[in-house]
Amino acid sequence: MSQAPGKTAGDTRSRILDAGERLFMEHGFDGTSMRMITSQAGVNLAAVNYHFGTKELLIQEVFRRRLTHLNQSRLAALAQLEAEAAGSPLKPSRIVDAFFGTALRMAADVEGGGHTFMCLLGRTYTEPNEFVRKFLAEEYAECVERFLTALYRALPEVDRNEILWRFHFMMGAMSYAIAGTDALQLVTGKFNDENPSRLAPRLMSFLLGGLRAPLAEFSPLN
Amino acid sequence: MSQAPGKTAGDTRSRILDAGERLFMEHGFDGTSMRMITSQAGVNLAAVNYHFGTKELLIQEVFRRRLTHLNQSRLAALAQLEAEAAGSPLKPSRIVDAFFGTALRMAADVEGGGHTFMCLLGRTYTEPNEFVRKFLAEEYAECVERFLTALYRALPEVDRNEILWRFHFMMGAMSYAIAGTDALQLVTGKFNDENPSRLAPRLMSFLLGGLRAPLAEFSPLN
DNA sequence: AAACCATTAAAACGTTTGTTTGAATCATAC
DNA sequence: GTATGATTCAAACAAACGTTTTAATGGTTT
Repeated sequence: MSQAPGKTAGDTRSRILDAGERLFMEHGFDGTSMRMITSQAGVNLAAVNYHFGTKELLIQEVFRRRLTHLNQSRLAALAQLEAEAAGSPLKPSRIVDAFFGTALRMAADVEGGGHTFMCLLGRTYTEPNEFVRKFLAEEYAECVERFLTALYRALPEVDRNEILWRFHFMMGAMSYAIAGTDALQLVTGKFNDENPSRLAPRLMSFLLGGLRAPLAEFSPLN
Repeated sequence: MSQAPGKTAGDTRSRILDAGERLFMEHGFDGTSMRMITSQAGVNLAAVNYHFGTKELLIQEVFRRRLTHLNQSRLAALAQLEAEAAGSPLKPSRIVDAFFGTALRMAADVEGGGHTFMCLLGRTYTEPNEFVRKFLAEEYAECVERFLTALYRALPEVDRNEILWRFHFMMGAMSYAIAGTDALQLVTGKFNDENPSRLAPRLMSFLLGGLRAPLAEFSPLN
């Protein structure tokens, strides 16, 4: 519908990947059928199996196509931080920005498909399908370990379990902020009152506030 | 498997609801079939349609069974806060506890099924299925509005959009903390080094830190 | 022109899906 | 005991699922 009906500039493979990315984001893995994908991509039904083998291998390729690049960008940002610091300890806020800010900048790219992909990724963190989760964990392993190590060094006085938990909380807040169509979004009218580009600074200040919160307080003042 | 094979104490309806709750949590809505539910519940295949009509009405009842009670508890906690305050402004931390703490206490009830349900609920916030989302939004509408109003009053100097966003972020962090099987959980070995009951204080301090974070900072110190 | 390989096309494969049917079974009321 | 209404049961339904098959097409190389 978006391309010329006959021959297309982009080849069949990338058209399938684009259609799959969008449909998996909208309807989930089990909720998206092969026929939905091929009809949206404007290709024959058998094309998915021909080019990717199975439905599982297709979604695997949908993720790998962008996730590899995202995590490389994150690691590059962290490496640059470490190079600039030249041995002196890193600011936690810089580490957080290297990880979450990089993802948010990808999510800000609407036309290039980065936004769609980040929505898909955020939803997939709670995706029940076990095969998808295992694949994601492998793809993330190195990057997460490097960032955790950096945070441990930047905050030597904080218990490592606490850092781990707060990283977990930050992942949730970000995924949700991008992908979540939750009660709030539906009840209050989908945040249409503001420029969506303001999400990044809002979220970053929230994340840093949570990261720096005093430990183990429960019934505090304020 | 858990009950006597023949006649059961709990009636068919509740056995189906319990099985559905667990399976929807584990495999999602589209990933759970009627046959999975009925065989796990130990009832005939036609029992679901007989007692609930359709699969969609079943999951609707799975949610309503517990969600109504959860939101009533939240509203009751808020009402008690307002009664105790007797006109004076409420502490934001108390409001946050009335909303998120109540949910966390439900999630701590493992044997009664509260934990399973909270996992299901957290995952459903990013559930693509549109029908499920619409139902959840209606079920949540009143409770969310009441709590937002309370937060607006408690923080009159803060921009309301900012409060709305931070409520959104807090929802994400909590849902994720309970339901998320993300990269972290899989990479680092599922947080098995600590008593899971410590989740609540950890999360509450993180949420309050984020809520109180200075506004619109982006490249701050620390 | 002929041969070759990669790609596309239409059709069918066997399963599984949610749902419905009609008879069998049960408890209770008459 | 017999009738009644609710529930359970085995069986079947059409539709949709992921995948495979076989032939047709297109471009490139001999």
